[in-house]
Amino acid sequence: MKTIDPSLRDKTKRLTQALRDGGVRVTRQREVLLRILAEAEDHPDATELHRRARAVDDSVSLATVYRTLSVLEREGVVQRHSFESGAARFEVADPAHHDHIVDLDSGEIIEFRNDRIEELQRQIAAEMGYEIIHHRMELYCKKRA
Amino acid sequence: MKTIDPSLRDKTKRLTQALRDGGVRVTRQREVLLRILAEAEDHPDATELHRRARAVDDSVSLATVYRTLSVLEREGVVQRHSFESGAARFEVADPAHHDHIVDLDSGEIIEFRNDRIEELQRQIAAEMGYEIIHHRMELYCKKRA
DNA sequence: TTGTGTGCAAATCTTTTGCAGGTTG
DNA sequence: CAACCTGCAAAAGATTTGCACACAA
Repeated sequence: MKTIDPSLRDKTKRLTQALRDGGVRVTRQREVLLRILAEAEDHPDATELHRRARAVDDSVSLATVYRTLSVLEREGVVQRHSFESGAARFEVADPAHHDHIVDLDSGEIIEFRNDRIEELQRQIAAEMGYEIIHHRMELYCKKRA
Repeated sequence: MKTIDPSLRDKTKRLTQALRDGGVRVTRQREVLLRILAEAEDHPDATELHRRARAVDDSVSLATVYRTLSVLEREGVVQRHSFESGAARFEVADPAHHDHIVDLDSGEIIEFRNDRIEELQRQIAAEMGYEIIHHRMELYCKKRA
């Protein structure tokens, strides 16, 4: 049987509150999606989120999934990733930015963070007269023999 | 009037040769596309390349542009970039890898390279048991006030 | 109540593909 | 000549949108 993870409940609550604070209505469909996003440990795309959402409430439409994801992105609750191929994938926004390693064989996505690189990036942009609004770095890798 | 840039002719020739070496036929349409890619100083998408190609030879179809770009990518002649939104953009493959700064206001794309970051990336991947096959790094920026 | 949100289906946009005919090597 | 390419149009995949109805605040 499945135990309820209390930290998961908190996480969902925090996301819900972020929406209310943004003056956005928290509908039944959005609650479902927030919960699913909160408990996701991978980087699902819209279709996959739709599949998971319907398992909880089969009235959720794919259009709503897309519309909700746009709202959540605008509210800073989720992050959209466009990897090299296929549909966009989503994850709950991490207050501490991180980058991704994509395992080319398994498709698995691994998160990492390196402050040295972050700092170098800022330096490079600054030297060219720019300020970084956001950035992405993806390492497409294979396991070493 | 327009002068013919000799280095441009050489560049086109080099690309054409790369195709022949790969056992790929160099058709009229492919020649046109290679020349357009060689003289491009920006990062055009397939539709834009199609527009430019038709200005030279209006029989070139969009399907051929896409098919040719796939061949050129496979032959290592061009690189495909999927930036955050919109269609894929292409540029002649740079033997020395580089990354991109995307100016969020103008849409302009600026290239840069930093060996220190490249090295750190390799280290990070190695620590996690991975070998980098290829990677991408994009800094989405605004000009500093 | 009232402005938002939703489901459905159709539209859009990008990219791919089947097929019949054309061209390169 | 044979294998490879091309144009055209249709298909496919992802995402957006118009509309009439439903619902959160």
